[in-house]
Amino acid sequence: MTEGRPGFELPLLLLAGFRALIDRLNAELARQGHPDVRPVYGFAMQAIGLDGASASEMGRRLGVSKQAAGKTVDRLEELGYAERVDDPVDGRRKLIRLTPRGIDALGRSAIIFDELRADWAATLGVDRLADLEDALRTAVGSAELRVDTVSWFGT
Amino acid sequence: MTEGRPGFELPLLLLAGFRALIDRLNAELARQGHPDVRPVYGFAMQAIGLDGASASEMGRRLGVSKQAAGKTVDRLEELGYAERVDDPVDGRRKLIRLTPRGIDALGRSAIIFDELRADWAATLGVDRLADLEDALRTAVGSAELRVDTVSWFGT
DNA sequence: CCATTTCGACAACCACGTTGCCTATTTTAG
DNA sequence: CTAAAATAGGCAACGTGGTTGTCGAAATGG
Repeated sequence: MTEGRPGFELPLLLLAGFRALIDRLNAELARQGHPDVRPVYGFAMQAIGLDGASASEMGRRLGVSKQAAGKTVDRLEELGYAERVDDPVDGRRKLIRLTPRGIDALGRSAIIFDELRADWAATLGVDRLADLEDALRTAVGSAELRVDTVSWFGT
Repeated sequence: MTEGRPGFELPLLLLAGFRALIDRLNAELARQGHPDVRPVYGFAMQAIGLDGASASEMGRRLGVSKQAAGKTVDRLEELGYAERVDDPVDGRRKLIRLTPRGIDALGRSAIIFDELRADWAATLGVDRLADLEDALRTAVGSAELRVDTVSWFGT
């Protein structure tokens, strides 16, 4: 404990890094024709995936209730990013699928994330960034990369 | 772009690190007699500080409207962490001050954050953690350490 | 065949943010 | 010194994203 650095900066730096990336992602997505995609929707689309998913399944993946997932799907549907289809096998289920527009947004997100990471690599150096990632992986340990952040933060 | 690592992991790692720290902070605070402190309240108390602040000032510091800050103060008041006092100098203002309980929570938070950072240092090595912090500082650049994360995320 | 589980939807509610508007007060200009 | 502008804080209405509880319909397992 002979260190001079205060502990409270560490979480703020992590949060600032996260925010910086997501802000730039959304700015770039907006520029590329997706002005309505909010961070939450990005995570939700990720949870749907290219294979589609049911609302209950989405809820489990996002760590929220199926009702909350259903509401998010409502929004995605309004925005034209997802659609509900009756499941031919299971009469209770509605399969949620990404529309071509949703798939486009998801694909662009992946590319933009790669570009942002490349920016960081250019700024920090490839090795240093890789070590940063490794260090984080070590520090967070087995903690899953959960995504139910909104509710977690507020509640 | 010859790197194999996908870009989307970087934000998730940063978020997971942040979550891990805040979750442990709140668990420890709960154990030490502050079960009601939510992440949001911790940031809000930080914004009040030991010298107190007005609601408008809080809003500016947190990056939210003065009304939103006022609502948060309502909660902190209910929980006994803050109080409103008439400003003797400016009849419009109400000075928001931390109660002894609020100061206690804030002090414990600082200690816990230091302990958590020490844990990371023990896991990663002191130099590696310091480099992680430096790298993040470099990468986020002048981006302020804003704290209006709930609204930012959702909106 | 019936009991249990699961799915999706609806309703009521809560937390936290927003804008717009209002009054009281302070500050600033003329 | 006074009139105008800026600021503080509170109120109302609303949006969004959660939560539980309930329900009917459809699957599933004895």
